[in-house]
Amino acid sequence: MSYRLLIVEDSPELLEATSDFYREEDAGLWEVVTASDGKDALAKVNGEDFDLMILDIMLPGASGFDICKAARKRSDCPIIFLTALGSERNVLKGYETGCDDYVVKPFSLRQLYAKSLALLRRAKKSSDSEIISCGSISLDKKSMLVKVSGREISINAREYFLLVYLLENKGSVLTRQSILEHVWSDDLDVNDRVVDNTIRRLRESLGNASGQVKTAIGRGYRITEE
Amino acid sequence: MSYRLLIVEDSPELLEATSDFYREEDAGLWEVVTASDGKDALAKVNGEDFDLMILDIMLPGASGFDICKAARKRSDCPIIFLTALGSERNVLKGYETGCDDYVVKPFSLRQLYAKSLALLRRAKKSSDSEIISCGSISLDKKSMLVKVSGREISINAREYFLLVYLLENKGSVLTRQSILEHVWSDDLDVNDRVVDNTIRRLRESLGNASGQVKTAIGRGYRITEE
DNA sequence: TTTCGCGTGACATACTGACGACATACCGGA
DNA sequence: TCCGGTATGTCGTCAGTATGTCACGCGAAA
Repeated sequence: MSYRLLIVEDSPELLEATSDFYREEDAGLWEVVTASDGKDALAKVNGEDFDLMILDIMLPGASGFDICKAARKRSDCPIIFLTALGSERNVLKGYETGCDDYVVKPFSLRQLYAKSLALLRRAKKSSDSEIISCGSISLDKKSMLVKVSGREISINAREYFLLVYLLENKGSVLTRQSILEHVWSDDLDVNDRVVDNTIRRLRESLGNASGQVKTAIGRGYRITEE
Repeated sequence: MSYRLLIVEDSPELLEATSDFYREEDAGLWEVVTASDGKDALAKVNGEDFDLMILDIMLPGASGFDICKAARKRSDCPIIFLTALGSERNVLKGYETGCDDYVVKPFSLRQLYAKSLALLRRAKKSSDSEIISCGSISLDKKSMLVKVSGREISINAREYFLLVYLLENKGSVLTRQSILEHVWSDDLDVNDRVVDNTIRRLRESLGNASGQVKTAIGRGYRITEE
């Protein structure tokens, strides 16, 4: 799987150097899209989705600020300004516009790259990705497989969906009622003892990690990091 | 509601300037905790929870890298390194350690502040929480979790609902009668000494913050900021 | 000083959740 | 279609916890 990166920069040399760097650094990790003027950039921002944007500010056609604002209307993807305009006023304006970081030229490509990965990690975490993990448990919604300490475990359907619900609300106490509504949504006409029992079976399936499923007596259940 | 910030820095002047800036910028938004050596910092990182950390690297006792690693074991709160060590090698090492950003001294407080807000926005859980806080107590109605000084405490059902009622009427004196009606609404046929006892147990659970639950002799109870 | 209200420890009891056992429902293969 | 095995729902019991009650004594108010 790869990340879509938009780089907007009007200097052809810099644009090429940067995009080459991303393309080559972790081969195949990045799918780089470029634009070198404001108009083109706006069209791309409005027409496609990206996982990260790196924007110059001074551009023919529209400023990087305009592009950032336009992007924020559609998506919450991380945005880095990359510009020669290093005055405090401009930097603060950049942050007000909703960017995630502001890098002043000249800069180090390696550092920019490291920063991008850090931002990406941060952004992915908040949006719901396909893999949810918590402590030693990790669950892949795509393949519907669950691993504990990296080792695959077998789990049945009801337990699986219960685990998904717990993980999607990691840390929170979930009442039996809400668990029933989410996990037994098809058939609400059941005794709420099934929650106890399914929790128990889930704990058995989780083996070592069973302790991560905590009981909040009188309130419900929750899953924690440890 | 406020964010808990940890600043670790061994220069007293810089530490003070920075923490003052955060305390004053959006009054009440930040609850600033400081440390000036590695040992103290590690103790705080392991003992409390924060929403943001700003770490110097060169410190007596332990390096900022060590602190960052220790912090990452417990939480994924945003971390900014703030240091004079601007060499590429150090910057990259910082990112490897799992920080979110790396700021080289000298720096602009305003810019650091703007960066902090951007990071915080990015890190804020997508899950909409519903937090009521008062003094060092904070309670999230969505996740049904209670924290004192950022650290989660365990609390049982009755105490929890009593605390919710107190917090929702923070500052006001609540009579036993009204407490009974709200917290024991299912079973009003109880001795009103249960309120005393539940208040007592709640105070025990609150630990340090127990003093915030005040008795209004002859009238009832209330919760205050301190 | 007296009185009343509250904090507190101890205790009895109600309740909750864990668990084993069993009954059904569901599903895949013959 | 039948058959066996697995998944899932239900029930009763038990242990542990939470919670209500009481009695006593302190300390604040009058």
